[in-house]
Amino acid sequence: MSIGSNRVVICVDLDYFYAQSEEVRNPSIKGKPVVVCVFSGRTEISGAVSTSNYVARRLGVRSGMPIALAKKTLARYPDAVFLPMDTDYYDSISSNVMDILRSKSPAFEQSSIDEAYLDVSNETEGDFSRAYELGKKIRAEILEREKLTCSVGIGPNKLVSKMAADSKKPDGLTLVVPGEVQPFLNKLEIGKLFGIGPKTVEKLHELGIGTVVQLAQADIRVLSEHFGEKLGPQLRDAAMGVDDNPVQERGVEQFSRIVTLKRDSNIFDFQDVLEPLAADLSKKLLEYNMLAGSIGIIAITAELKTKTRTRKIENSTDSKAEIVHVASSLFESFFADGNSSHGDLMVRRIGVRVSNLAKPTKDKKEPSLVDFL
DNA sequence: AATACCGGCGAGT
DNA sequence: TCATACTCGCCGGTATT
Repeated sequence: MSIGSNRVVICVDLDYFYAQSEEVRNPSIKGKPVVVCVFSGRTEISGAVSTSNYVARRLGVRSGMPIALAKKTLARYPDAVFLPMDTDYYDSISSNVMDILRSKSPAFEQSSIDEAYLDVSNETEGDFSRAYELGKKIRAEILEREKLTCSVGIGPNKLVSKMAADSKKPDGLTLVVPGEVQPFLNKLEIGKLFGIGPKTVEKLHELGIGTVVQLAQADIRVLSEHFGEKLGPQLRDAAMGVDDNPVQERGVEQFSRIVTLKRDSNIFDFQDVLEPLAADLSKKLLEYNMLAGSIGIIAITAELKTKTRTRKIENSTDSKAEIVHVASSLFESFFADGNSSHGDLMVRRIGVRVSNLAKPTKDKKEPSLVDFL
């Protein structure tokens, strides 16, 4: 049975996951700077760094950095390794690790490809030292079975366990018992709090809030006024380590596929670009046995601004043809009214999104096997 | 007045 | 200098009921 509301939550975060996976596949690159890249195909080296190992990080390579800049940064290191993303490979390793974690507690939540939470309140009978031992065991098992290191955090909820895991990386194991939550958080920079990024740090500073202590004591009405009825209180909760969200799998809400165009365009062959995107999304819907109730497009302009258009459709669908059709129509009107006011609307990246996902009802609706390759 | 929908934004991996 | 591919959640505006 559950132990009242005193929970014990473990957060497991695989270290520099893509790059470490590459090291597992090819151990000879260990010790060299390893940079996993998303090559956009515009030029030989255009694109961004997805992640890198700690050797590369120490030399200044960061996630999101242009590949060209990473190359420059590592110019003096001829042994540096630049690899393209291999998502299928990372997916399969991730799924092995998640199977290990799932076996530790029925209260399991995968929050990303390389992160998961476990509510082990029952397994440990609310005892944090037992959770610590379990954390050791989990780390040992992932290392033995997949040759991967991870960082583990343990706390009274997801929020604290996550920040505990973040506090010692890579290969860390951090325990924050309830009585230590506030002292633990108080030592952090405000921008290290989960959910508080650069923009929020900036806004908080304008309000005279620069530390975790100040945020924890801030007037909730002031926060709500400036950040909204939900985000305001949430910010203060983050500073106090308060989080009541249960550890449980959340259903998928949307899928999207996006690509970078060879060059910025305001006119392109819709069919050509949209087809493969829609095909992937259709396949994914089939895979998950879901139907999309809304279809949308994403356009990232030459100025790197994101624009979206969404349309709710009458009958939920997983059909590639319908996704292409609706996306085409949305792009047409997007370019039509986007251009009317001022100048050309140049687009750099385009994407398609399906959302409003639902499991198909057992109504007789002809399955679109036609779309299955 | 409440709910639905949409587009923008911020954050995270 | 260049600047990926996703996913999720919230906000405010507007439309619908």
